Amino acid sequence: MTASDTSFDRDTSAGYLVNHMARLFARELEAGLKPLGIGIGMFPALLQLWEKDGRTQRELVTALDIEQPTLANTLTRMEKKGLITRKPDPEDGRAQRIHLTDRGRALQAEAEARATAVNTRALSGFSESEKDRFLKDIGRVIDAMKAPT
Amino acid sequence: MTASDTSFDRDTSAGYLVNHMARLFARELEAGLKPLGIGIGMFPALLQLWEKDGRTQRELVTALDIEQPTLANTLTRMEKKGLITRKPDPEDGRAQRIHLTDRGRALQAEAEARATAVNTRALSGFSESEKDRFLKDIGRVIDAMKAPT
DNA sequence: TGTAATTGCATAGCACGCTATATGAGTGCT
DNA sequence: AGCACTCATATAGCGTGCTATGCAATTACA
Repeated sequence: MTASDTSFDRDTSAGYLVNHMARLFARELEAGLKPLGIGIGMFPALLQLWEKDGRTQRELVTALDIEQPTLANTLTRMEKKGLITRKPDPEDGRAQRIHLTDRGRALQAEAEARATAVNTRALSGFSESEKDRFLKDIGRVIDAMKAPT
Repeated sequence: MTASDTSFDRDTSAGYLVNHMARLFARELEAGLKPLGIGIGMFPALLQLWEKDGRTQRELVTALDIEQPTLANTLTRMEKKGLITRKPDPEDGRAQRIHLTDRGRALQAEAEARATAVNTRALSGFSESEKDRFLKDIGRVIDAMKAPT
Protein backbone atom coordinates (compact mmCIF):
# COMPACT_ATOMS: atom_id res chain seq x y z
CA MET A 1 0.00 0.00 0.00
CA THR A 2 1.38 3.35 -1.01
CA ALA A 3 0.63 6.69 0.55
CA SER A 4 -1.75 7.60 -2.23
CA ASP A 5 -3.88 4.52 -1.64
CA THR A 6 -5.22 6.05 1.50
CA SER A 7 -5.42 9.62 0.32
CA PHE A 8 -8.45 11.73 -0.23
CA ASP A 9 -8.74 12.74 -3.87
CA ARG A 10 -8.64 16.49 -4.09
CA ASP A 11 -9.71 16.60 -7.72
CA THR A 12 -13.00 14.92 -6.93
CA SER A 13 -13.65 16.68 -3.64
CA ALA A 14 -16.33 19.29 -4.15
CA GLY A 15 -15.31 21.23 -1.07
CA TYR A 16 -11.68 21.39 -2.08
CA LEU A 17 -12.49 22.55 -5.60
CA VAL A 18 -15.11 25.03 -4.48
CA ASN A 19 -12.72 26.58 -2.00
CA HIS A 20 -10.04 26.93 -4.66
CA MET A 21 -12.46 28.44 -7.17
CA ALA A 22 -13.80 30.88 -4.60
CA ARG A 23 -10.31 32.09 -3.72
CA LEU A 24 -9.59 32.72 -7.38
CA PHE A 25 -12.80 34.73 -7.74
CA ALA A 26 -12.01 36.68 -4.59
CA ARG A 27 -8.48 37.51 -5.74
CA GLU A 28 -9.69 38.88 -9.04
CA LEU A 29 -12.64 40.78 -7.71
CA GLU A 30 -10.48 42.28 -5.01
CA ALA A 31 -8.01 43.50 -7.60
CA GLY A 32 -10.85 44.98 -9.65
CA LEU A 33 -12.55 46.76 -6.76
CA LYS A 34 -9.45 47.98 -4.95
CA PRO A 35 -8.98 51.04 -7.20
CA LEU A 36 -12.55 52.04 -6.36
CA GLY A 37 -11.87 51.86 -2.64
CA ILE A 38 -14.26 48.94 -2.20
CA GLY A 39 -13.39 45.68 -0.46
CA ILE A 40 -14.89 42.38 -1.51
CA GLY A 41 -16.90 42.10 1.69
CA MET A 42 -18.52 45.44 0.99
CA PHE A 43 -19.65 44.52 -2.50
CA PRO A 44 -22.54 42.21 -1.59
CA ALA A 45 -23.81 44.79 0.91
CA LEU A 46 -23.59 47.49 -1.74
CA LEU A 47 -25.56 45.35 -4.19
CA GLN A 48 -28.37 45.13 -1.66
CA LEU A 49 -28.31 48.85 -0.94
CA TRP A 50 -28.15 49.81 -4.61
CA GLU A 51 -31.27 47.76 -5.08
CA LYS A 52 -33.05 49.16 -2.04
CA ASP A 53 -31.57 51.83 0.16
CA GLY A 54 -32.34 52.50 3.81
CA ARG A 55 -32.51 48.94 5.06
CA THR A 56 -31.77 47.81 8.57
CA GLN A 57 -28.81 45.71 9.48
CA ARG A 58 -31.15 42.84 10.26
CA GLU A 59 -32.64 42.95 6.77
CA LEU A 60 -29.21 42.97 5.17
CA VAL A 61 -28.00 40.08 7.32
CA THR A 62 -30.92 37.94 6.19
CA ALA A 63 -30.52 38.84 2.54
CA LEU A 64 -26.77 38.23 2.54
CA ASP A 65 -26.68 35.05 4.63
CA ILE A 66 -23.79 36.27 6.73
CA GLU A 67 -23.59 36.59 10.50
CA GLN A 68 -24.63 39.81 12.11
CA PRO A 69 -21.24 40.71 13.60
CA THR A 70 -19.62 40.18 10.20
CA LEU A 71 -21.95 42.74 8.68
CA ALA A 72 -21.61 45.14 11.60
CA ASN A 73 -17.84 45.22 11.07
CA THR A 74 -18.18 45.60 7.32
CA LEU A 75 -20.63 48.47 7.76
CA THR A 76 -18.21 50.19 10.12
CA ARG A 77 -15.50 50.03 7.46
CA MET A 78 -17.95 51.27 4.83
CA GLU A 79 -18.91 54.16 7.07
CA LYS A 80 -15.25 55.10 7.52
CA LYS A 81 -14.82 55.00 3.76
CA GLY A 82 -17.76 57.34 3.33
CA LEU A 83 -19.90 54.84 1.44
CA ILE A 84 -22.82 54.70 3.89
CA THR A 85 -24.30 56.40 6.93
CA ARG A 86 -26.19 54.80 9.83
CA LYS A 87 -29.33 56.63 10.93
CA PRO A 88 -31.49 55.64 13.90
CA ASP A 89 -34.78 54.04 12.89
CA PRO A 90 -37.57 56.42 13.96
CA GLU A 91 -39.87 53.51 14.76
CA ASP A 92 -37.49 51.15 16.56
CA GLY A 93 -34.96 52.49 19.00
CA ARG A 94 -32.76 49.41 18.62
CA ALA A 95 -32.41 49.55 14.86
CA GLN A 96 -30.18 51.53 12.54
CA ARG A 97 -31.13 52.23 8.95
CA ILE A 98 -28.28 52.06 6.46
CA HIS A 99 -28.20 54.73 3.76
CA LEU A 100 -25.85 55.10 0.83
CA THR A 101 -23.93 58.33 0.52
CA ASP A 102 -23.68 60.06 -2.88
CA ARG A 103 -20.25 58.53 -3.15
CA GLY A 104 -21.64 55.07 -2.42
CA ARG A 105 -24.30 55.49 -5.05
CA ALA A 106 -21.87 56.84 -7.63
CA LEU A 107 -19.75 53.69 -7.59
CA GLN A 108 -22.51 51.35 -8.75
CA ALA A 109 -21.93 51.30 -12.50
CA GLU A 110 -18.16 50.96 -12.33
CA ALA A 111 -18.18 48.33 -9.57
CA GLU A 112 -20.81 46.21 -11.30
CA ALA A 113 -18.87 46.43 -14.56
CA ARG A 114 -15.74 45.15 -12.87
CA ALA A 115 -17.58 42.28 -11.17
CA THR A 116 -19.17 41.36 -14.50
CA ALA A 117 -15.74 41.30 -16.10
CA VAL A 118 -14.55 38.76 -13.55
CA ASN A 119 -17.59 36.56 -14.15
CA THR A 120 -17.11 36.77 -17.88
CA ARG A 121 -13.50 35.70 -17.68
CA ALA A 122 -14.30 32.86 -15.31
CA LEU A 123 -16.95 31.44 -17.64
CA SER A 124 -15.21 32.35 -20.87
CA GLY A 125 -15.07 28.73 -22.01
CA PHE A 126 -18.76 28.08 -21.36
CA SER A 127 -21.59 28.26 -23.85
CA GLU A 128 -24.73 30.06 -22.75
CA SER A 129 -26.46 26.81 -21.93
CA GLU A 130 -23.47 25.44 -20.08
CA LYS A 131 -23.30 28.64 -18.08
CA ASP A 132 -26.99 28.46 -17.20
CA ARG A 133 -26.65 24.85 -16.15
CA PHE A 134 -23.56 25.56 -14.06
CA LEU A 135 -25.20 28.43 -12.20
CA LYS A 136 -28.30 26.31 -11.59
CA ASP A 137 -26.10 23.53 -10.23
CA ILE A 138 -24.50 25.94 -7.81
CA GLY A 139 -27.99 26.97 -6.75
CA ARG A 140 -28.85 23.34 -6.11
CA VAL A 141 -25.79 22.93 -3.91
CA ILE A 142 -26.63 26.08 -1.98
CA ASP A 143 -30.17 24.84 -1.43
CA ALA A 144 -28.95 21.43 -0.30
CA MET A 145 -26.54 22.92 2.20
CA LYS A 146 -29.03 25.42 3.58
CA ALA A 147 -31.57 22.67 4.17
CA PRO A 148 -31.78 21.56 7.80
CA THR A 149 -29.57 18.60 8.60
CA MET B 1 -37.00 53.34 -14.04
CA THR B 2 -37.01 51.46 -10.78
CA ALA B 3 -34.06 50.58 -8.64
CA SER B 4 -34.03 47.01 -9.87
CA ASP B 5 -33.72 48.10 -13.49
CA THR B 6 -30.14 49.06 -12.84
CA SER B 7 -29.23 46.31 -10.43
CA PHE B 8 -26.81 43.52 -10.89
CA ASP B 9 -28.54 40.15 -10.76
CA ARG B 10 -27.10 38.16 -7.91
CA ASP B 11 -28.72 34.91 -8.98
CA THR B 12 -26.87 34.92 -12.29
CA SER B 13 -23.58 36.25 -10.96
CA ALA B 14 -21.10 33.39 -10.80
CA GLY B 15 -18.91 35.20 -8.32
CA TYR B 16 -21.76 35.91 -5.96
CA LEU B 17 -23.04 32.34 -6.05
CA VAL B 18 -19.58 30.82 -5.75
CA ASN B 19 -18.81 32.94 -2.73
CA HIS B 20 -22.05 31.93 -1.06
CA MET B 21 -21.51 28.24 -1.81
CA ALA B 22 -17.94 28.36 -0.53
CA ARG B 23 -19.05 29.94 2.75
CA LEU B 24 -21.59 27.19 3.23
CA PHE B 25 -18.95 24.52 2.61
CA ALA B 26 -16.55 26.26 4.99
CA ARG B 27 -19.16 26.52 7.75
CA GLU B 28 -19.96 22.82 7.59
CA LEU B 29 -16.41 21.60 7.28
CA GLU B 30 -15.39 23.82 10.16
CA ALA B 31 -18.10 22.33 12.34
CA GLY B 32 -17.01 18.83 11.34
CA LEU B 33 -13.31 19.37 11.96
CA LYS B 34 -13.53 21.46 15.09
CA PRO B 35 -14.00 18.46 17.42
CA LEU B 36 -10.77 17.05 15.97
CA GLY B 37 -8.87 20.24 16.73
CA ILE B 38 -8.34 20.97 13.04
CA GLY B 39 -9.15 24.29 11.38
CA ILE B 40 -10.31 24.50 7.78
CA GLY B 41 -7.08 26.16 6.69
CA MET B 42 -5.09 23.26 8.07
CA PHE B 43 -7.04 20.60 6.22
CA PRO B 44 -5.63 21.19 2.71
CA ALA B 45 -2.11 21.23 4.15
CA LEU B 46 -2.80 17.99 6.00
CA LEU B 47 -4.09 16.35 2.80
CA GLN B 48 -0.77 17.14 1.16
CA LEU B 49 1.25 15.86 4.08
CA TRP B 50 -0.82 12.69 4.43
CA GLU B 51 -0.06 12.00 0.82
CA LYS B 52 3.64 12.80 1.11
CA ASP B 53 5.30 13.79 4.35
CA GLY B 54 8.44 15.86 4.82
CA ARG B 55 7.82 18.48 2.18
CA THR B 56 9.16 21.99 2.25
CA GLN B 57 6.98 25.03 2.70
CA ARG B 58 7.73 26.00 -0.86
CA GLU B 59 6.44 22.69 -2.21
CA LEU B 60 3.27 22.98 -0.18
CA VAL B 61 2.65 26.56 -1.30
CA THR B 62 2.84 25.52 -4.93
CA ALA B 63 0.60 22.50 -4.46
CA LEU B 64 -2.02 24.43 -2.49
CA ASP B 65 -2.09 27.63 -4.56
CA ILE B 66 -2.01 29.84 -1.51
CA GLU B 67 0.45 32.60 -0.68
CA GLN B 68 3.58 31.75 1.28
CA PRO B 69 2.78 33.89 4.34
CA THR B 70 -0.68 32.31 4.55
CA LEU B 71 0.88 28.88 4.79
CA ALA B 72 3.62 30.02 7.18
CA ASN B 73 0.95 31.22 9.60
CA THR B 74 -1.13 28.09 9.20
CA LEU B 75 1.92 25.91 9.84
CA THR B 76 2.67 27.87 12.99
CA ARG B 77 -0.82 27.15 14.27
CA MET B 78 -0.46 23.48 13.31
CA GLU B 79 2.83 23.31 15.15
CA LYS B 80 1.23 24.78 18.27
CA LYS B 81 -1.52 22.18 18.02
CA GLY B 82 1.07 19.43 17.82
CA LEU B 83 0.12 18.31 14.31
CA ILE B 84 3.47 18.95 12.64
CA THR B 85 7.08 19.76 13.34
CA ARG B 86 9.47 21.91 11.29
CA LYS B 87 12.93 20.46 10.79
CA PRO B 88 15.79 22.24 9.03
CA ASP B 89 16.52 20.82 5.58
CA PRO B 90 19.98 19.21 5.76
CA GLU B 91 20.74 20.25 2.19
CA ASP B 92 19.41 23.80 2.14
CA GLY B 93 19.92 26.06 5.11
CA ARG B 94 17.01 28.27 4.09
CA ALA B 95 14.39 25.55 3.95
CA GLN B 96 12.31 23.82 6.59
CA ARG B 97 10.90 20.35 6.06
CA ILE B 98 7.42 19.82 7.45
CA HIS B 99 6.78 16.50 9.16
CA LEU B 100 3.55 15.15 10.60
CA THR B 101 3.54 14.13 14.24
CA ASP B 102 1.92 10.84 15.26
CA ARG B 103 -1.08 12.87 16.28
CA GLY B 104 -1.23 14.57 12.88
CA ARG B 105 -1.05 11.21 11.15
CA ALA B 106 -3.68 9.66 13.38
CA LEU B 107 -6.33 12.18 12.40
CA GLN B 108 -6.36 11.27 8.71
CA ALA B 109 -9.18 8.73 8.56
CA GLU B 110 -11.58 10.65 10.75
CA ALA B 111 -10.92 14.03 9.14
CA GLU B 112 -11.30 12.66 5.63
CA ALA B 113 -14.53 10.93 6.61
CA ARG B 114 -15.95 14.20 7.89
CA ALA B 115 -14.95 16.10 4.78
CA THR B 116 -16.47 13.39 2.62
CA ALA B 117 -19.71 13.68 4.59
CA VAL B 118 -19.89 17.39 3.78
CA ASN B 119 -19.30 16.71 0.08
CA THR B 120 -21.95 14.02 0.08
CA ARG B 121 -24.55 16.26 1.64
CA ALA B 122 -23.73 19.13 -0.72
CA LEU B 123 -24.20 16.93 -3.78
CA SER B 124 -26.99 14.81 -2.38
CA GLY B 125 -29.38 15.83 -5.16
CA PHE B 126 -26.92 15.02 -7.96
CA SER B 127 -26.69 11.85 -9.98
CA GLU B 128 -23.23 10.40 -10.51
CA SER B 129 -23.03 11.90 -13.97
CA GLU B 130 -24.30 15.28 -12.81
CA LYS B 131 -21.73 15.25 -10.05
CA ASP B 132 -18.92 14.40 -12.47
CA ARG B 133 -20.00 17.13 -14.83
CA PHE B 134 -20.28 19.69 -12.04
CA LEU B 135 -16.80 18.94 -10.71
CA LYS B 136 -15.39 19.12 -14.22
CA ASP B 137 -17.09 22.48 -14.72
CA ILE B 138 -15.47 23.79 -11.57
CA GLY B 139 -12.15 22.56 -12.93
CA ARG B 140 -12.79 24.48 -16.14
CA VAL B 141 -13.44 27.67 -14.18
CA ILE B 142 -10.29 27.18 -12.13
CA ASP B 143 -8.27 26.68 -15.28
CA ALA B 144 -9.77 29.77 -16.90
CA MET B 145 -9.01 31.95 -13.91
CA LYS B 146 -5.48 30.64 -13.49
CA ALA B 147 -4.69 31.38 -17.12
CA PRO B 148 -2.68 34.57 -17.63
CA THR B 149 -4.84 37.60 -18.29
C1' DT C 1 -48.44 46.84 34.94
C1' DG C 2 -44.28 44.59 35.72
C1' DT C 3 -41.15 41.06 34.68
C1' DA C 4 -39.17 37.71 31.41
C1' DA C 5 -38.03 36.67 26.89
C1' DT C 6 -36.75 38.29 22.49
C1' DT C 7 -34.65 41.33 19.24
C1' DG C 8 -31.10 44.61 17.08
C1' DC C 9 -26.73 45.93 17.38
C1' DA C 10 -21.81 46.37 19.10
C1' DT C 11 -17.54 44.50 20.76
C1' DA C 12 -13.93 41.05 21.72
C1' DG C 13 -11.25 37.70 19.95
C1' DC C 14 -9.81 34.30 16.67
C1' DA C 15 -8.90 31.77 11.83
C1' DC C 16 -7.41 32.33 7.43
C1' DG C 17 -6.79 34.79 3.26
C1' DC C 18 -4.02 38.72 1.28
C1' DT C 19 0.13 42.34 0.32
C1' DA C 20 4.41 44.36 1.73
C1' DT C 21 8.61 43.86 3.71
C1' DA C 22 12.70 41.91 6.30
C1' DT C 23 16.32 38.43 6.92
C1' DG C 24 19.43 35.00 6.11
C1' DA C 25 21.14 31.33 2.90
C1' DG C 26 22.33 29.86 -1.61
C1' DT C 27 23.99 31.07 -6.56
C1' DG C 28 26.31 33.26 -10.13
C1' DC C 29 29.38 36.26 -12.23
C1' DT C 30 33.52 39.06 -12.38
C1' DA D 1 37.05 36.19 -3.11
C1' DG D 2 33.52 39.52 -3.33
C1' DC D 3 29.28 41.44 -4.80
C1' DA D 4 24.71 41.28 -6.56
C1' DC D 5 20.85 38.50 -7.19
C1' DT D 6 17.60 35.04 -6.13
C1' DC D 7 15.26 32.00 -3.05
C1' DA D 8 12.95 30.16 1.40
C1' DT D 9 10.94 31.69 5.27
C1' DA D 10 9.20 34.94 8.83
C1' DT D 11 6.77 38.99 10.44
C1' DA D 12 3.61 42.99 10.32
C1' DG D 13 -0.68 44.53 9.32
C1' DC D 14 -5.17 44.32 7.33
C1' DG D 15 -9.99 42.50 5.42
C1' DT D 16 -13.56 39.34 5.98
C1' DG D 17 -15.51 35.43 7.92
C1' DC D 18 -16.82 33.13 12.43
C1' DT D 19 -18.50 32.38 17.69
C1' DA D 20 -19.37 34.23 22.17
C1' DT D 21 -21.01 37.77 24.78
C1' DG D 22 -23.03 42.20 26.49
C1' DC D 23 -26.44 45.94 26.38
C1' DA D 24 -30.40 48.45 25.47
C1' DA D 25 -34.96 48.54 23.38
C1' DT D 26 -39.09 46.06 22.39
C1' DT D 27 -42.51 42.51 22.98
C1' DA D 28 -45.20 39.15 25.38
C1' DC D 29 -47.69 37.55 28.99
C1' DA D 30 -48.92 36.50 33.85
